[in-house]
Amino acid sequence: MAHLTVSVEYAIHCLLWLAGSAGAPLSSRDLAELQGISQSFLAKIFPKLEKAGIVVGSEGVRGGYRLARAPAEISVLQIVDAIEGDKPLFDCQEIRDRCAVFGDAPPVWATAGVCAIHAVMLKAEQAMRDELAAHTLADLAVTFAGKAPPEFILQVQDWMTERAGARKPGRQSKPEPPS
Amino acid sequence: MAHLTVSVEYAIHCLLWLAGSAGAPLSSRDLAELQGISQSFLAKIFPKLEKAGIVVGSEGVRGGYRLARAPAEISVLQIVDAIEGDKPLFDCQEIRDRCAVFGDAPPVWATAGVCAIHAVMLKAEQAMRDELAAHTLADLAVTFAGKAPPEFILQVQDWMTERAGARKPGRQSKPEPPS
DNA sequence: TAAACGCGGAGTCATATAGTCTGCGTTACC
DNA sequence: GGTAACGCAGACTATATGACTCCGCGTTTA
Ligand code: FES
Ligand code: FES
Repeated sequence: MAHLTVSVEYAIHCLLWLAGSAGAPLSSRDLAELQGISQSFLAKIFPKLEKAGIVVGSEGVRGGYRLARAPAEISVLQIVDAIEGDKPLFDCQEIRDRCAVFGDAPPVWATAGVCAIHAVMLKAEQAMRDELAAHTLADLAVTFAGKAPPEFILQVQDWMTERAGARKPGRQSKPEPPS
Repeated sequence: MAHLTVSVEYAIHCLLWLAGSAGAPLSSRDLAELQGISQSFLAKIFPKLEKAGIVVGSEGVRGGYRLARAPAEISVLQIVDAIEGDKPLFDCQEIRDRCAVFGDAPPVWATAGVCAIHAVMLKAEQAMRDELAAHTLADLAVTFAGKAPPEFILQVQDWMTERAGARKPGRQSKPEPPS
């Protein structure tokens, strides 16, 4: 949990779409284009969420990702941990036992337990984690639903189905060779 | 406050020495050697603490740094802010208004206020900052004094005075040309 | 006057982030 | 049964930042 990167922002926004998708799998490429972010990069994020057991992927042409459990059972902390790994907020270098008066053999009282400074940092990190654990995807979904007008949901659904249906006619890489 | 770097660890450990020094200025080079860390690097840290008003520096041959106020008036948060600057834990890229269904003109309801995800991160950061603000240098000094035996304090004082006195005779860069 | 200080800027080296570009195996649909 | 849409994995690049180092200047004290 060193620094919350953009991957976390991408991941949570995507998971909110999945939460609103009612179990229907959404492809990572569609999610990327819908939100105007990089397809390649988002494709590197979802495997992390899958390994953490937050989403399940289905292969094949109509595949994609869906939530592995109810949104109320997915906390923000779980998502952050899945993306960032277990990097601590503060990594102590144990400089306390490098004191010059110790010479080469620091006494036991100097190295016993955690350094008091380190302990403060651990408490701060824990406070942050507690706050992240207190919010779930369901909470966020409610807030989002309160802001967006109902017509917006329909527009997005239209966009998704149109995009899914558009794969049959033309619509490969190049959108339209003009005239 | 992106990621708590080693500079923070160095800074707080040094400030604890200053807190125990009873107003006598200590040079950054002595503090570095006492703790077995880089002199050059520590010399880049102290100006930040000085600009933040945590410590005051005195120039000249017997100069050094001392605390600008009582240890009980210096919180860990102030030190961290002095070192790390105001980098946020999470920097929102505002991807919410890049949604494809908006086209080029995102509606006002989409961009009003803070994103719900961002809000959670801000609360988490605030929880961390509150925890850091709840601890002062004085608290840490008490914990340290409780661990170290009284003789250790004297040993360090001896080390400091010996080091200050040793500048007159030999003792330049090379410690001793052997025999 | 020289050595011990603080102060500031430039430069180095390693790592991490953000992002790209392949290719491979699977699956649905015509 | 072929093709295109999927997930999945790995190699690759570029930029930023962290952790230093080096050098030189102004000040002060012995
Ligand atoms: S030794 Fe790492 S914080 Fe004290
Ligand atoms: S737009 Fe940045 S967190 Fe939602």
